Amino acid sequence: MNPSVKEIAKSYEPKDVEQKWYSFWMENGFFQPAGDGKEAYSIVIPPPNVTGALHMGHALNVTLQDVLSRWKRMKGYKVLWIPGTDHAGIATQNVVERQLAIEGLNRETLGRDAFIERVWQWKALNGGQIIHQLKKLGASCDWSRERFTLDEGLSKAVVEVFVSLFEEGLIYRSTRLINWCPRCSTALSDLEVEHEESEGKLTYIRYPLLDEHDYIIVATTRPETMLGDTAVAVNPEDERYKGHIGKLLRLPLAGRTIPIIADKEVDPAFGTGAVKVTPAHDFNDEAIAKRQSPHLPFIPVIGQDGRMTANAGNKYAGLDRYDCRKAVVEELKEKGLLTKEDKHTHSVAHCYRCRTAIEPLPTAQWYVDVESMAKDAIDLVRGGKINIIPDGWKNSYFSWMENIRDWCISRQIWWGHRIPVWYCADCATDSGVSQGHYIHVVLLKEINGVTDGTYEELKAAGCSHAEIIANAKTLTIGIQVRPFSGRDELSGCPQCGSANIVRDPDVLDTWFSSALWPFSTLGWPDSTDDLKEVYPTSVLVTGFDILFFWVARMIMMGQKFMKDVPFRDVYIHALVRDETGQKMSKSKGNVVDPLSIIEKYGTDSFRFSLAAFAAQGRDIKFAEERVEGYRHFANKLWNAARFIKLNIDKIMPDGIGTIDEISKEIQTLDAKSLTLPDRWILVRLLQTAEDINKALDGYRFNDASSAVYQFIWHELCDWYIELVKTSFGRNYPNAALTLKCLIYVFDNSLRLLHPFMPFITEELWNSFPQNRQTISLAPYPDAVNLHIAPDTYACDKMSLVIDAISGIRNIRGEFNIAPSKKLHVTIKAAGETLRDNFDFIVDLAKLEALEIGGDVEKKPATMTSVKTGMEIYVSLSGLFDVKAELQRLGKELKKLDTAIVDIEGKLSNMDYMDRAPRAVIEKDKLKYSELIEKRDRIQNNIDKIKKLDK
RNA sequence: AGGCGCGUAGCUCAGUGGUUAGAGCGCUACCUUGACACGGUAGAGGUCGGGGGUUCGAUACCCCCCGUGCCUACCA
Repeated sequence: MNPSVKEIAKSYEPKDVEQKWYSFWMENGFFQPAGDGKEAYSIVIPPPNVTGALHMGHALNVTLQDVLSRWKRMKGYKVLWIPGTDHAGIATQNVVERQLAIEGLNRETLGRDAFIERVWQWKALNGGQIIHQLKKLGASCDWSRERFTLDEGLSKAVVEVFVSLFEEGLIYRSTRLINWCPRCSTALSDLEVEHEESEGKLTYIRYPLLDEHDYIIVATTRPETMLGDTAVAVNPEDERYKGHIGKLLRLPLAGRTIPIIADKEVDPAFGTGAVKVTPAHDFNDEAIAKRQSPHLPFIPVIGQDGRMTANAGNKYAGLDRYDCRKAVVEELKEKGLLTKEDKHTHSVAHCYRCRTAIEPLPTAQWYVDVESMAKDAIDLVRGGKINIIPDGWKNSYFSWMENIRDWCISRQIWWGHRIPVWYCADCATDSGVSQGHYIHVVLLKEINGVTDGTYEELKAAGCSHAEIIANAKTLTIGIQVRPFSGRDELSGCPQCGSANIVRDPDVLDTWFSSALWPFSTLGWPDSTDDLKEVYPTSVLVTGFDILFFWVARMIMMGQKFMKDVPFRDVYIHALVRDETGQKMSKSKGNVVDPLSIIEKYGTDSFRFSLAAFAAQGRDIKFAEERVEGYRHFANKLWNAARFIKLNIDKIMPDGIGTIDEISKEIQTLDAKSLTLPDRWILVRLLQTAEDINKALDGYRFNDASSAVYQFIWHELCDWYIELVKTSFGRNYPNAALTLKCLIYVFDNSLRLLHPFMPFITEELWNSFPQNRQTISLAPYPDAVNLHIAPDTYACDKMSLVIDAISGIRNIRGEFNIAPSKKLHVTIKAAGETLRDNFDFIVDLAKLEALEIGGDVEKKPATMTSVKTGMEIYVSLSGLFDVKAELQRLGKELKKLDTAIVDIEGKLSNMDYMDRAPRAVIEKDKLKYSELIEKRDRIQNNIDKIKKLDK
């Protein structure tokens, strides 16, 4: 038994090795950046939601980043891959509120501080799940730098950015329509709503004119909003209504008097050409209202809870908006004002977190003025400071950025970064009114006989400032109230010094903190070594679904605050869909759980599949059979290692030294001391390494993975290992050298594969006597460090040998001759190559006798294979079938003829000869003569058979 | 409505202005050969969605059509 090589099992069992090596990597800190002075390579992970569980999208995303990180680490870069999670404001709050509901509690009864405490508890208990799952994938992140968007440091960055932008006037407060989710009870940004086609009705309603016996019919998809109508608009060019403009209508049900107005955006072709205008509940109508002079009034009839307000009238107040719709339609029918209802599909906005239909509501919110930042961000991509790969996504990026609207960043929830803004209740507004008059408070409980009212009113009722603040369930700050922003907690009004200040109750959009991720994770706003060394990061790997949500905003914030891009490359990968191309979703029930795939096939096979699927610019249809295929690949590799070990024991039982020694020997020896297959496989290794490096350089993960697969299975295993059996079995004098060559190639194959399949490669690599601790820090093979000459001579000669073997196998296969039947073969070929490699041909083609010569003759009852530079005759006395053989050769002849006709057509075309490049013509001429020659030889053989075997 | 992408072997997908158009899986035949049946050898299978155009030459470039998927949008 060889003392230096470990025994291994017959087939690969992932579970036995994965946990072991991951712990080993972690314990030794291999994932922490090392090597001062080396070029840095850095990635920040797109932080998954802390509430998240690993899904296919994460798995793909993380696998690709890990492939890059491991590859660069092996290439000698100082790699830093920063992991972390984001606090996912709405999602997390929803999760905890659901938990509270089970206990019969809600966040209001708990109070703000206690609720937040509760969320932190939840996070401590459950927030580690996704991180644990990333580790299962083998992610080589530097876990010692794991970050969370609500960490102290990151929060400091958020405050700094908010206050700077506020001071610069780029963050402002404004009242306008926003997307409101009645279920989550918060504002949402434009990006956080999803539009869905849905089947609705277009309801036609008669609005009578005030002073005439006439009416106008309007069409609407939301009849309930008519209670808030403040006008009916028509197109000024519309002949039907021109005479009505300026007249007054009696709004049905509400009884209000509203005008008929003109607005050029009204489409005369839609509905009746007359639009009811509800400025408080429709973005279009808001725009119409604001184009009028004076502006049309806003009458909100739906409240933040999705129920009708007092403005809707006694009959409807308190009704849910959808119940109200039914009731309104009912009443209109009764009154004969509903003229018809048509089926109508239209797109409805939904909350991306809870799928509830969005209600546009006028509220005061905080906005970021993004115009100038967006302009810079466009220039950075246009000027090539940031590469988006594949670059088809640039267009989406540009079109979004060019039409960007100000970003609503305030959210009416508790879990998140609280807006660093305070308001003084005692100062006066510009019009001299006490600001406290505009601060409305709803109390948790009755105090001094009141439950809600303005700050002033509560004060008048005898409530103290401290009581008001401590018991406030909701605080609504009027737009008239002057905001003060501060990096530190304010204790008094900066203007009047009053201690009666209230903090803005809202928190920031989670994406606000995510936008800072590339530098907040590195310690900003402090000036840290990490920032100096690692910013800008090298690449951002992400899915296109968050190109706007996140990537665009990171670019804006990075440029604004770091005066430099956050990353040089953005690699946008596909979405993982199910086998039929459907988006995976829980509601469809077609979700494939990555962990169950890992359980079944092992992490390496899963990762390899994802990399192999990751062709640029196309979605991934996830097919489990592919994973199974790559598990077979892992097993193949495993068994190649077993083969090598068995032969080490046989050929070099006293030890092989170390891999470094073997490598040095192979790299420095004279090629002439090697067999032809040895020389050939070394060149193929070199070419494969070059292909893989090139592919990874261009983020072509599928090309890289297929190159390594192809090489290991179809060249190393199918050919080289079969060939070395000859050297070993026949005890060639240089068998030991061949073995070392095999070990060298295998060692480098493991390295090439390691970024894709980290576990099995580490396991196998360590079963050889290595000079290093881990393959993850072994140099990645490339043209420089392999020290292999581009031996084209060996490649040419080897293809002759392969042709000879394939030719014989082909005949054997087509006639179903069992491998156990040894054949007699004659090869007519000039030159020494085949003779020099006689044994290889005999063994791989399974021959009993082989004769090679430049002038050997074809014997009767032999099958023929015509190859470039040789003719192969296989003796098959007894089994030989003249008819079958003539048929086979005839088929071959026909195939050649087709090709010849094709090429003849080209060569006889004067236009082609005139205009095609010389090199192409030369190539065709050469091909032509080869085809002709081959055809003649086949014809010749057919003639011989006819003569000899008649 | 606008924009983007896709349509290549039974399935999932690569690919390129000149190749006899490729891979994996599946299929067929033969093979329990001493690394591996999670294997080996051989094979069948494609007028590259349809129609025009550019070109000496198109699966590839342009236009139209059909099918399909996605993104964006203030379709009352």
